[in-house]
Amino acid sequence: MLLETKGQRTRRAILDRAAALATEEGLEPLSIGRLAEATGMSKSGLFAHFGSKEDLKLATVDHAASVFVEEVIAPAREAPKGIARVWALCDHMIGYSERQVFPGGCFFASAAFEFNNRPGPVRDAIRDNLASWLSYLEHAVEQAQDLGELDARVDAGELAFELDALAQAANGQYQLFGDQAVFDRARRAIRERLESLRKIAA
Amino acid sequence: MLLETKGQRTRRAILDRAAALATEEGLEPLSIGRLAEATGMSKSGLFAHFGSKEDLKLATVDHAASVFVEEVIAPAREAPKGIARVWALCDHMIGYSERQVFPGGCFFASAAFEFNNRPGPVRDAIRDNLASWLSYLEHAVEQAQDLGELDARVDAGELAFELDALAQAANGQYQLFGDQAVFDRARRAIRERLESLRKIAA
DNA sequence: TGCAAAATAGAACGGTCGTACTATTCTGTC
DNA sequence: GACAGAATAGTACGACCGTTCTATTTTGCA
Repeated sequence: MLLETKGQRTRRAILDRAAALATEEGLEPLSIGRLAEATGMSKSGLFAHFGSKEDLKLATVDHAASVFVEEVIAPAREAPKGIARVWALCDHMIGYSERQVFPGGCFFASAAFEFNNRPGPVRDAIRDNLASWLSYLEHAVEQAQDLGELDARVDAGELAFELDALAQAANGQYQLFGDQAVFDRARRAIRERLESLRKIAA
Repeated sequence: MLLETKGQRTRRAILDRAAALATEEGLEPLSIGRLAEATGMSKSGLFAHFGSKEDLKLATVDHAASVFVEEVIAPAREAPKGIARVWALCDHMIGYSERQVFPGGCFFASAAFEFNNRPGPVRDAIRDNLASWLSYLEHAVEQAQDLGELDARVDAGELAFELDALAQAANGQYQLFGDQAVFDRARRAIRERLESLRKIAA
C-alpha cells in the first residue's frame, strides 16, 4: 500500500483548490459545482469526498491552517528565540501574503471577515486558528522579553496586537489597491516598533 | 410636494437594512428575497427601486459611505486641526465600530475583503471609499506636521497606514472574539504612537 | 488475473436565486 | 374627488444551489 491512497490524494487536491478559490470568491459562495469544474471532476464525484458542504468548508479551513503553519510558523521557528523570531514571524506572515500563497491573500483574514457573524463550527474553526496565531506571536514576544531583548514593561499581548495589525493591514490593502509598497510599509513599521523597544544588553 | 417622496423614503429604509445586513451576511449573498422579508416588502416591490442587484449593491455602498461620513468624518471635523483631529478621526473610527453602527462592524472592512478579488463597479466603489478615508487621515497627519505638532520627519502616509491598521484590527478582532478590550488596546496604541511623535512647542 | 471495495460519474429532486411581466394599490395634484 | 403616475404586489421563468440515488469505472490486494 502506498503512503497515500488515491482518494486521499484527490481530496487534498480538492482542498488545495478550495482554499485558493475561497480567498478569491469566498468560502460560502464557492459552490460544489464551481469547485468540481475547477478540479475537472463531476459534482457528485467531488461531493462524495465530503459528507456535506459544511464538512467541505471545515476541511478547507483545516487545510489552510496547515498551509499557514508550513509557510509562516515553521520557517520562523528556524530563527533564534527572541526579537529575531518575533521579526521572523511577522516577516514570514507578510511574505506569505506578498507571495500570494493564496491568490486572494491571507486565507484567515478573508475567512474571518466572511464568517464574523455566522455562528457555527466553521466560524469557530476560523476563530480558533486566528487566536492560536495571535497567542503564538504573543508567546514569541514574551520570550524576547524573558531573554532581556525587549522592554519588559510593554504588554506582550498589546505588542502582538500591534504587530499583527500592521501585517493584516498590508495584506488587506494589497488585495484592494494592488500596490506592493504596502508590504515595505508594514515591514518598516514593525521593524521600527521592535527597535524602539529593544533593550541594550546590560 | 414634500421634501421626500414616499419612494425615496422607502428606498432609504431599504438601504439602511441592506447595509446593516451586508455587514452580517455579506453584500453578495444578501438576496433580494431576504432583504424583502427583512423590510416587510415583496420581492418585486423592493426590486423595482433598483434596476438590478448590481445597482442595489452600489446604492448600498453609497449609503454606507454617507453613514461613515456622518459617524466618523463629520464629528472629527469638529476637533481643531492638528494632533487633536488625527486623534479624533481614529477615536471616532473606533467608536463607530464599538457602537456597532453596523451590526457586523465596519461596513467597508467587511465589504473590502468580500470584494477584494471581484473586479467590477462594486469593488471599485469600495476601494475608492477606503482610499478616500486613508487619504483624509493622511491629510490630517500632514496638517498636524505643518502646525509643528507632529514630527515632520515621519512619512504622513506611513503614519496614516499605521493608525488605520490599529483601528481596523480592533474592528476585526472584536467581531471575531467579541472582547471589547481590543478597542482600548487600539486606542492606547494609537495614543502612544501619536505621543511619541509629538513635538514640544519650540 | 479476478474481484470486492473505493472512487467517480450521471441524472434528478426541491429550493432559492435574480429578473421580467402583468396586475393592483396607493399618492399627490388639479 | 377624479385621475395619471408612482409604488407595490403576484406570478412565472430559467439557472444554479446542495443533496440523494443509482450506475459505472477504477483501484489495489488475493
